[in-house]
Amino acid sequence: MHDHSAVHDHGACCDNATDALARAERLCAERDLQFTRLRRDVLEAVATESKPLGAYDIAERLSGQGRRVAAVSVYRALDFLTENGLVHRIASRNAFVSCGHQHGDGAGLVFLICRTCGSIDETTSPEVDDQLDKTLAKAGFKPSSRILEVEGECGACLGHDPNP
Amino acid sequence: MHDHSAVHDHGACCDNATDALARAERLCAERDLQFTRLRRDVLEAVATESKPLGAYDIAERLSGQGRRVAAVSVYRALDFLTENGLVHRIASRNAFVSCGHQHGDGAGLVFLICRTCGSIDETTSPEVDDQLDKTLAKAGFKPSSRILEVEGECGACLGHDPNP
DNA sequence: TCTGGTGCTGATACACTGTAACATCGCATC
DNA sequence: GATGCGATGTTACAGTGTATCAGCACCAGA
Repeated sequence: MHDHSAVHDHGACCDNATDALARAERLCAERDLQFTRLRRDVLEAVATESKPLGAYDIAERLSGQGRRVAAVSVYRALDFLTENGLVHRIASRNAFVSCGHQHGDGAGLVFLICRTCGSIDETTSPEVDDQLDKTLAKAGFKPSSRILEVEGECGACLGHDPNP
Repeated sequence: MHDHSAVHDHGACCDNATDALARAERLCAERDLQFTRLRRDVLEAVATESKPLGAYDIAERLSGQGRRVAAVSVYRALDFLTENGLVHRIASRNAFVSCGHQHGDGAGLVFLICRTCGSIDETTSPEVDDQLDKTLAKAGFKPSSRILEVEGECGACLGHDPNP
């Protein structure tokens, strides 16, 4: 689980996971939703990893010692978690990451995917959103959702890279 | 791309296809690449359809009357076409559309995916790119490629819609 | 002409991703 | 207890994408 290899400092992973779980628990209580064991475990698996995980990766991690979690169950849990903004799907990777922010309902996210270390960071940019809205309005297009994923090299890897 | 005014006039799609084929032929001649029958047929299939096509859809269309085109061949042709900017992959749909622009090497595209009619339009927005570059610079991230796909309702469908 | 190399295609197999359909279980409510 | 509902388990299957090897056309060079 924790192969914290030099590059990416993830002492934060554990905090990340506990934060995410706490936030999920609170949110489910507010909305009167069930935060079941499976959903908890799936969220924990995703949150303890800075890289995006595939549904089958998650199923494999949760299986073992008498427990068998089928991929289809993982998909259902992921559907629940994404619908409630606790997990995001990375379309370009067919994989999932836990949400690191408490942003208002998943709008306007930008995902930064590092080619070198595979980690994913998540930011928002109101300026990009504004410009995008203008562009869409000019095209007569009414948006309902969007994905914006950037691949490249993250700051940490650039720092280690001899030839940036 | 052409202006899909009013309903969705598909007289224009044929022109779209012939345009795309002509452009491909020219580009391959310039770069000294082979524009083979399979590549031509795959591009034609994608270009005559305003909706995104899956690789298996394309394989099915090209097969028949003694010819059998396996999906793996289609994938190879699609790889070639996307590398040369003649076709774009829509990550959120696992599907492909032909490129409607002669933009400089596929940078900065925005895909507008209509939920109602399924068509895909393609635009560019230097303003969005500028803001995105600033955001990435602030985050210390060096981008090498990006995808930006917006789902919603296109102008044509909004025009028909009683409640826009 | 032969020979070897290169690039494209055909074909099979396989891994990965995602969904449909049905059975079961736990739990709350009546 | 009976009923209904949501979550999970299970199996099967469809869709997406890659690996690998073999054959074929074509060109360059001996």
